[in-house]
Amino acid sequence: MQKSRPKAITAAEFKLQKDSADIAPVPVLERSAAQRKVLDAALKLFSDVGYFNTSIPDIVRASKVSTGSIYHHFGDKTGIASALFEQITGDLQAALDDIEIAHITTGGRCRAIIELMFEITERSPATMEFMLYAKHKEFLPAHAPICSSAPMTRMRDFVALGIERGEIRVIDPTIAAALIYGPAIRLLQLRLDGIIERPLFELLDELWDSSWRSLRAKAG
Amino acid sequence: MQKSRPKAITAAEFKLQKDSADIAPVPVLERSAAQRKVLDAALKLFSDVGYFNTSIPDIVRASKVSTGSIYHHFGDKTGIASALFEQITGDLQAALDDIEIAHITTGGRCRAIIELMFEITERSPATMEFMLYAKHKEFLPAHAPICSSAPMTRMRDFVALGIERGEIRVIDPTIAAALIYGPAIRLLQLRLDGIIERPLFELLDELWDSSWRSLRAKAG
DNA sequence: GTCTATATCCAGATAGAC
DNA sequence: GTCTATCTGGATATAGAC
Repeated sequence: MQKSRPKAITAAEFKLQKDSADIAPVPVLERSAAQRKVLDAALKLFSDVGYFNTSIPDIVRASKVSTGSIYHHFGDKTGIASALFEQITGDLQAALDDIEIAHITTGGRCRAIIELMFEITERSPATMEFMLYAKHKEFLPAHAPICSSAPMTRMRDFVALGIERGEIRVIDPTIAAALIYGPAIRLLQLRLDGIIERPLFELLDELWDSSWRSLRAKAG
Repeated sequence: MQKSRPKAITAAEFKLQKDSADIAPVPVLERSAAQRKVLDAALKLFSDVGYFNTSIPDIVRASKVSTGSIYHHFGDKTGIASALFEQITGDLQAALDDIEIAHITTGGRCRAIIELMFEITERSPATMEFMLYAKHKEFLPAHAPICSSAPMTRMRDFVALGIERGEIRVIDPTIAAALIYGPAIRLLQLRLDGIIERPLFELLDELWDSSWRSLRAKAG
């Protein structure tokens, strides 16, 4: 079972890369070196074998941080998942802020969001897998479903605004959001599952043309 | 955390309902009463709290079948998940057969498939959840990823055929399939997560018009 | 804050009578 | 085929020195 998918980068690296582009970074979750080691190892393990197939001893081995330290920092095992969740959704929020500023049209924003999702998938599949498959009911009892998380509602809000503004034709906003993001999410799942072998970027233009064609108000 | 979603029917009932419409049913996985009780209980528990949060003693309590009998029939815990997987994908295959016969046009077939997915979601959310979230890596090691399962490839084949036939405009078949099924799957996930409160059927026409509009070759 | 050693519990799985 | 009683390993989590 060889994986021919791109080498994962860690959540920490993904965040770093983002920050380096910022002039005045938003107050960010500060993490000690040990905490980062644990989160990096955990993200990789959760992605490779799943949350429940990952034991604390596994994380101890992979992170080279002791059991005691892990419990000191994260309280319990779900604390690790929570910390990852907050890290990732926080980064995503920041990225959406950037997109909102950099693009004024709804079409531009939605396309940039899809590009962002593709980019995360290619650069850090483990991060995308965590977002897609983080089942609140199973190991994030303190959190709402990922579909109602801040970044997701934000994405829907962009679409709803586009309808108000008349950039998108009159249509149920929920359906519009599904038409915009649904195909992209589907492709990215197929990519993560190894069904698609090409980098997602190669599919972006054709995907976007078709998605947007069915929704834009007139010419756009 | 009140769930206002439709009452679940069991996989067994879903299959039964299907069979009752058949004249000459395909050879089907025969299951004893005890086996059905176990599978019904397990499907519900897996959906409610997740596979890993469900213990064998939980299933014993819910199914009123003893530990010994469960192991006798299913070998081990993954055997229960496997049996569910085969049951559900088998039923789905049969339903796709019916659709292939009942509809000749690609548009008709794809629309019927989406309708089927919506119907399963409404009638047996647990079944749909199992299909969507059954992570082969985590608890179905013997199975390929769900995306490459027979029903899923079949769905993509319908689309590819539509392109060959000239019913769908010339476009990458993978993208075409994502454009057709992606929005529907997205809506159904939102429904399962409680974000959408209306039955999916009410969204079908508007969804389909938009999806198909971006793909049909000319007028359709 | 970090570590090792250890306690406790309960999961998955088996044995063997009926 | 079904059941009860039981084994055993390894998981989460803690204690307490440094």
